[in-house]
Amino acid sequence: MSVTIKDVSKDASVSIKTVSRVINNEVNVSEDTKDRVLQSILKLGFKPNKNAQSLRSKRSYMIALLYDNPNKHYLADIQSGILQVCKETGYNLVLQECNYQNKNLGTEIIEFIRDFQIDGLIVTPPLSDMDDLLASLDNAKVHYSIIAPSDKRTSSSYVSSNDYDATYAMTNEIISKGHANIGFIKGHHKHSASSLRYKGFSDAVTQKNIPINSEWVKEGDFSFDSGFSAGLEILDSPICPSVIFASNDYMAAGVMKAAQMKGIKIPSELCIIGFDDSPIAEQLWPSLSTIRQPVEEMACHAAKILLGTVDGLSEKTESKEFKSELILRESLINLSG
Amino acid sequence: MSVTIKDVSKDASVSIKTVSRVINNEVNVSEDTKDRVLQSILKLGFKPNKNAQSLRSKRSYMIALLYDNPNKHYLADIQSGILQVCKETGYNLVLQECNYQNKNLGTEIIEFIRDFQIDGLIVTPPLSDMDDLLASLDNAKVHYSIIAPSDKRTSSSYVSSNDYDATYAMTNEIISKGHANIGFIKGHHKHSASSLRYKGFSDAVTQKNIPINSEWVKEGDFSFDSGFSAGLEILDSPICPSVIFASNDYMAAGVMKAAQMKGIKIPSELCIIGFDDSPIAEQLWPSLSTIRQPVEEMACHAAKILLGTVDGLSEKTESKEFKSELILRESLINLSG
DNA sequence: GCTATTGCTGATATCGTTGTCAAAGAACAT
DNA sequence: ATGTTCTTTGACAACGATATCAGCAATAGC
Repeated sequence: MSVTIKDVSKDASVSIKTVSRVINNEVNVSEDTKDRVLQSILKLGFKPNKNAQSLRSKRSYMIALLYDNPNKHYLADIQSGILQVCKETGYNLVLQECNYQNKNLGTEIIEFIRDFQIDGLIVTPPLSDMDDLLASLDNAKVHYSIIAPSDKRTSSSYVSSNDYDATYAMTNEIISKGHANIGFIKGHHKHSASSLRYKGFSDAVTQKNIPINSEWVKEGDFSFDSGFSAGLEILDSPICPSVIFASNDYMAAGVMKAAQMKGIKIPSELCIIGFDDSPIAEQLWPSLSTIRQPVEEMACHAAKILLGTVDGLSEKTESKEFKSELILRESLINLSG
Repeated sequence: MSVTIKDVSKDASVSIKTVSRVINNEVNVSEDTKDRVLQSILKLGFKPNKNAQSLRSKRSYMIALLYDNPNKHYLADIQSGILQVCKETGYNLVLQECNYQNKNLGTEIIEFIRDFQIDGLIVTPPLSDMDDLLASLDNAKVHYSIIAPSDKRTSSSYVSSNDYDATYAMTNEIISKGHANIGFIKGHHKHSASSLRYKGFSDAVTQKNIPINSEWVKEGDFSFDSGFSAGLEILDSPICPSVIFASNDYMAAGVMKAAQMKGIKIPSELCIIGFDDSPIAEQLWPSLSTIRQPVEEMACHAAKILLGTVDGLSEKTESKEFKSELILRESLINLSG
């Protein structure tokens, strides 16, 4: 069958404990024996049995991704980021889809962790916005790192994006192109990113003494459909804005469809801005100006942070805030006339 | 600490073996003792330790998803389908991203399975098209079920879509609307779906005695960009087709952008058809006529099949072919004039 | 009435690791 | 020479389940 620690110990003429010491990089093993053991391991192709390790050491070498996010591209980027780190470190990723409205979420997750001895969690928005959830995780002494907008730094291990700065900068870009009539579509109110993105926008216009027309500000839920209906409403106003800034690309795509159905020409009659730089941003015509956050990189970093706290072997990694990047495409032009 | 089988056995005044029998639904336990044990389990909140079970029984209660697919929506749908089944059965899903060009793929996967004692695999296209990979899995007696187009039934456990029937039916739909000048963009040649989709198209037109204009047939790779350039090429022809049928929605979106950039009106001057019914199909304007495959349902079924072969407890599930559905939207209209 | 079969149960070994603890020898201090 | 500490090592228990096999009734067969 498969090679066990026992076989290695025989081959290297040491006790199984010593082999275990070598595997786990423990101190107080002489260079000599260590080499001999490593040679035997290589020679026999020994790989420690993860289940036996887990059983005895109460570690599973598995981390879980907690998510409740309809945005599949976002999720996919998060996953690839984490998987990169997992591959390097020999950990495995388990998916755990959650429902943020579930009252027992905290309890269920803790149970899940106990069940499978999950070593740590990566928590993504909007779950990372739920303070009570994070509190129960803290309480149960669960290791986790969160990916969240920048106001969520209650936790010691976080990776954050600066959504406020991003919309603030983009709004200034819009204003610099001569626009003063700007609509805005907010995201789902349960996401802390929504209010940050709106605040970045409203601070920027206010500082330039541009009034906010409340008819042009709508609340969506990050879905295409909500953007579409918000777009229709705004474009039904007696006076239309020259720009609509949506809190994500899907809603921006909805606005674009609404405008096109009404025969409004983009970008000459209406400019549209999104957020996230989803693939669709480039695929629409005209292509969407938007904001890119390095999601995959952020996930990668979150995984490193987590493994740094979980695993004595991995090196410690610091929490970090990532910068966003403005992506200017066809859908935003200088105000004509 | 946590409750073990020993605690239950004490509480129910039986041996640990009997508790184990009850947990595993073995025969030859009297109703009486079974009830008593179940009561104790409930009372103490006992949950078997997965690692101990795995260690002893060589089963991990984990299945892995093998994928190498750039289409994130597809992947996300597959994942949710599998996760549904996992949730019901107490299994867990581990992700394994592969590179289909990797020469050692088979070996690496088998090693991964041994390492983590993975109970079974779900293999998705294009990996499910790699006969040598499937052969090595068979050889290593790995349990797996595949999701694949309908010509891949070498394996005993499969879930298939009928890509041929789907494009055949859609092509007839196009022809019935009066079109005779039809362009086609093939998918990535490594996907068996590509040739099936093309064959469905070409058989349908040939049967109606409509010639295929080779200038209007291009090969893409399922990406937006490849659709965009194929679209540009076709639309540069001296005579343009009245319909372009792309092998997936991303390429169709590329064609749409190409047409719009050239000022060609959709659908009045050019109809566009996609495949997959990705979210983008509905979000484009005009919205895309396409073909929907019940991907999530298929994944769900694939997971059931797999667990049926892996797990004595789960009921056996049969391989199945799923039907596709034509989705007719704005981008296809009757040929005017 | 005696043996064979069947149904139910438990003692104990086992899976492949890590943890505990003690022992042996080297190094150093007294 | 003796005691103390440090380094290196191994014997054996333990993690929490399942597997083996034997035992003991109860029933069936002759």
